[in-house]
Amino acid sequence: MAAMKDPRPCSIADALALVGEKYSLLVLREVCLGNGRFDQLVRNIGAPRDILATRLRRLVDAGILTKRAYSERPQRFEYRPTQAGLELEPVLITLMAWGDRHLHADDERPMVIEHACGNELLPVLTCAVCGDPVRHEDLTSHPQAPGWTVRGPAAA
Amino acid sequence: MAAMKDPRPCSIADALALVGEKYSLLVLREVCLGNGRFDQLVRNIGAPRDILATRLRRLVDAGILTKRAYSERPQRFEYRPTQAGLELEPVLITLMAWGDRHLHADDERPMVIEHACGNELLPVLTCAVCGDPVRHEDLTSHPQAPGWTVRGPAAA
DNA sequence: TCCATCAGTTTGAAAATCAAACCCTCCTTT
DNA sequence: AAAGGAGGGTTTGATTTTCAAACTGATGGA
Repeated sequence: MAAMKDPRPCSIADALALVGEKYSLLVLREVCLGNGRFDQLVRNIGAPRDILATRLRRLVDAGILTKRAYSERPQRFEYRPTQAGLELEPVLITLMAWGDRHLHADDERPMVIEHACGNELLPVLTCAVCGDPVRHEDLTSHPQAPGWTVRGPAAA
Repeated sequence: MAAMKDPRPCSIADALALVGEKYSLLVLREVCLGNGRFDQLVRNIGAPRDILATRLRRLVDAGILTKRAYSERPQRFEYRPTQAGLELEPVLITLMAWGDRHLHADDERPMVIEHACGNELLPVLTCAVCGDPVRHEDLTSHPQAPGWTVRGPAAA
């Protein structure tokens, strides 16, 4: 008998509560590229400075970024991804691949990523156990939260 | 001599312009689970009905969802992912895996996905060419847009 | 001394979000 | 026939966010 409107418990929603606000993932993009200074972020992302400051605080609080001084006198700061932040990079790469595929012609892609194997990175999500690419038809979802089915809240 | 503030051209930003608004990826989660009806979406996502209607229009316009009648008389509709929409599923799965890893204890994960290989899905992003897992240190970014370097706008 | 850089904060106006109520069509029950 | 009820939204008015631009404050250079 909790609330009248509780959404499906879900790690996607939980993750988006931390990084789903406007600009947050672009901040992560920039810090993963090595651009962790405030003015760089403002320029490269195009976000209002106050919003950016709010996002940075939130990402630091969430343990996704750290703030370190790269100079005392004058005090100057730089944001860097934590391990948890770096582990969000696959989300960025997957989004980028999708945007490249669906939003751009092949010869007008804004950025190309090169992989250490020497080729352009073509990312594929795979199952770590069997190694196969993850396809929609091969998945079955099992809600674990009591009172929830794959369709929605159980009973009524 | 365009604008004074143009952000980095980037497929991540382009993709997020379509699916980065609040609730959009949760809509996609539900339609991928097979829950495409308006009231299901409202219940399972917990979004205001008007916002949801706006998001659905936008996602249909973007070619990520389709709206189909599952009943004439009374007219009733259902949203389904297009091919492009389905291709965003890896983004959701990767976000979910991150949330599971960083936001929950192993035994309180809200949902478990089973893969056709018989095991619980543990997704890994890999390079399609060499098959290796994608690690941050193995990547090199090459901006293609004129006037842009990995650090930011070229020159000044 | 005057100007510039960096890392933000402040301000006030414009836009988006929210919960709740409402609407319309059809269907079922009484 | 009347009264619900479900589905798929729209409308309303109050609350939050976002935004661009201006400002701050410390430091360093010309």
